[in-house]
Amino acid sequence: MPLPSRVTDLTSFDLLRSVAELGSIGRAAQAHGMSQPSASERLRTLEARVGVTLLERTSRGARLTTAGQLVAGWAAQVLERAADLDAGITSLRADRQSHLRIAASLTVAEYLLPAWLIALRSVSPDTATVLSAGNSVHVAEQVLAQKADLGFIESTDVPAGLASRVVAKDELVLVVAPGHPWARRRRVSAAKAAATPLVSRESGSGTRQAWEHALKAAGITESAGPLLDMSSTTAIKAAAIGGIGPAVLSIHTVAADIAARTLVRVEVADVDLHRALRAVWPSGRTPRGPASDLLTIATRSLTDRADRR
Amino acid sequence: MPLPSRVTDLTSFDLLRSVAELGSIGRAAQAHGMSQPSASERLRTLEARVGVTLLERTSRGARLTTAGQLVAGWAAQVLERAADLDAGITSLRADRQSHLRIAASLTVAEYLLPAWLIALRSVSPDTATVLSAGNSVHVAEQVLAQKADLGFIESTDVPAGLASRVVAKDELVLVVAPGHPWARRRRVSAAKAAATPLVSRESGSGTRQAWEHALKAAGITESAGPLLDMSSTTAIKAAAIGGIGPAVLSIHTVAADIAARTLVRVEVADVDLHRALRAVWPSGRTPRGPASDLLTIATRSLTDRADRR
DNA sequence: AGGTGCACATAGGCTGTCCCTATGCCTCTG
DNA sequence: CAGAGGCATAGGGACAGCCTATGTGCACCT
Repeated sequence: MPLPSRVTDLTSFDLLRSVAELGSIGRAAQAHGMSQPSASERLRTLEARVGVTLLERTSRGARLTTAGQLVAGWAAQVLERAADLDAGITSLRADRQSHLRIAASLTVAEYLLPAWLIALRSVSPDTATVLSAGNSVHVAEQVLAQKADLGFIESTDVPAGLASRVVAKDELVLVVAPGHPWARRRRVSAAKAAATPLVSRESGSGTRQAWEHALKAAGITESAGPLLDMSSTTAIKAAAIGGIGPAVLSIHTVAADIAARTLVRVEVADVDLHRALRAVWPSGRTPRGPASDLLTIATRSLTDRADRR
Repeated sequence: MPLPSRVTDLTSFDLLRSVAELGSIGRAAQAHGMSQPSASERLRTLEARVGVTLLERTSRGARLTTAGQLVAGWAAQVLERAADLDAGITSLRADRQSHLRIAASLTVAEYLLPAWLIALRSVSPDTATVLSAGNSVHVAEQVLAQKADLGFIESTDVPAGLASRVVAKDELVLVVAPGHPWARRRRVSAAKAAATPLVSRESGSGTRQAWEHALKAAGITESAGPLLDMSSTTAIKAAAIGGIGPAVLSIHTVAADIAARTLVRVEVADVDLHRALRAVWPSGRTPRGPASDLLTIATRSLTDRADRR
C-alpha cells in the first residue's frame, strides 16, 4: 500500500522546520537557497494539504501555531531518518577513493551503521567511507583480504584469523499475522516451528543461518524448507503481515509492528534466539585512524542506554 | 541545514519498496496507480541519484541487489515515520464530524499518539479522530467540558474532577552542546542549573512547568529567567546544538542526539526529573467505545517492552 | 504624526519535471 | 516456433514550482 502523497515531499516539511528554527520565512528561504516568495508559496500549499493553519505570520516574522509545532515535531522524526538514509546512500557510492572501507552484514548495515556514520562524520568530517554489504562469509573475506578496514558480522562464531569485539546485541523473533492460529497461543514448540515452512530470506543470509543454528542447538535436526524466498527484509515483513505465513526476523525489524499489533510475536519454546553482533578486524592488526574511531563509536552504542528512537 | 535533495522525494523509495514486495516493476507501478514506463523511469533516475545499481532486471521480473536491499531497508524506516506523520496530520483535520475527540499535551501528541492512532485504525478502521493539542490546563478544560472524549497530560498532579491512568513514563534531561563547559563535567548542581538562563519553550508549557516544579521540590526557590523563548521543540534543539545555551527537554526528543553526540546530557544533582504521562477522563464516566480502545492501546505500550524505534 | 524598514503576499512568465500512450525488444515457456 | 509477460524507449503534453518585480501591513523611531 503506497504512502499517501500528502507526505511524500519532505522539502516543505524541512522548510517548516527551518522557519521554526530561524523565526522567519525569509531567513528559512535563504537557508534553503530559494527566494522568499517560493518559500511563502510552498508553506501555503503545505498548509492547504494539511488542512490546518501552521504558521502565525506577523510583520516581524513567523511563529508556529500549536498545530505547526506538532507537524514540525512529527516531521522531525521523518527528517532524522531521511538523514540516516542519506548517510547510508553516501557510503554506498564508491566513486571517490575513501579513507575507510567497511564490510558489514545486512542487519548491522540496515539498523546500526547509518547512525554510526553520522556520529563518525561529526568526529572526523573529512573521512569518506565505503560500505560493502554481504553475509558473514563475505565480510570475513573482505577483511582478511584487506579490502575492508573493519567488518561487522552477525554470526555466532568468529572466522579464523579475525579478532573481534561485541558491539550490539540482537534477538531473532518468530512473528505471525494477528489472524494466524499461532497468534492466540503466543507460544509454539521448537519442533513445530521447525516443521513449519517459513517466509524467509534466501539461504546464506545471516538471519537464516542463525535460525537453523539455534534449532540445531535445541536438538532439532530436521526442518522444513522455506515457504517463500524473498529478496529483502521489507518484502518478508509484508508477506508475514499479509498472512502468507510465519517469519523469523531480527527484533529491530519488527519492533514497531509488534507494538502496533500488525504482527504478533510467538515464543519458540526452548530455543535461544539471542545473538551478538561483532566488529571484526585481522588478528594482531589493531584498527587505527578512522577505523578506530568507528570502532569506538560502535562500542559506545552498546554501553549507552540512550536508545535512539 | 537543509536535507540533501537526494532523499526529499519519498515516492521513488516507496516504489522501490513495492518492487521488493511484489517482485516486478510493473506490478509495483500498478500498486501505485501509475504506468509501468513511469515507474521504470523513476527507478532508473533513483539509481542514478544513488549512484549504485539497486535492481536486477530480468525478463521475469525484478529483484533487489544487495545495495537495493540496504536502501530499501533504510527507506522503510523513513516511510514508517512518514506514515506516523500522515496519521498525525489526519487527526488534525477537523473537517468531518468524528467519533473520537482527543486532547493531548505536546509531548504525548508528538511522540506517542501517532503510533497509537495507527494501532487504533487497525482495530476500528472507521473511527475518525480529532486531536486538540495544548498544555495540561487546556486538556483538562476540554475533557471536563466534554469537548474531548479522552485527554493525555504530562503534569504531576491530576486536575480535580478527572480520573486518570498512567500510560507512559517520561524524563526531562538537561543537555548542552559538546563544546559547552558543562559537557566535560557531565554533572552540575541544582543551584547552578537553576541560576543559569536556559533555552526553553514559552512559559505555560508542560516541560517548563515540570522543570520549575522539580527545582522547587529540590529546595530551589529562585531561578533565572529563560535565555531564549522558542516556538517549538525542534527550534530549542537547534539552538542548544548551535551552542546558544543549555536546554531542558524530554528524553524522547534528544535520545538520538545524545547517541550521536551532537548533544551531551548533563546530570542535575539531587533533582528528580522523572514524570508520568497520564490518560484522563471525567470521574465516574468510564471511557467506552473508541475511547476505551485507545486507552487500552495506550496502556499496552507501557507494558510492552518492545520499544518501537 | 509621519516616515522608514522589515517581513510576508501577490502577479506574471517561464522552465523543467513527470506522466501517459504507443511501441519495440528480450526471454522463458508450452 | 509462437505467444505471453516484462522491461526499455520515444514523443508529446500538462502541471507544479521557481524567479523577479512589486504591493501591503505593521512596528518602531524621530
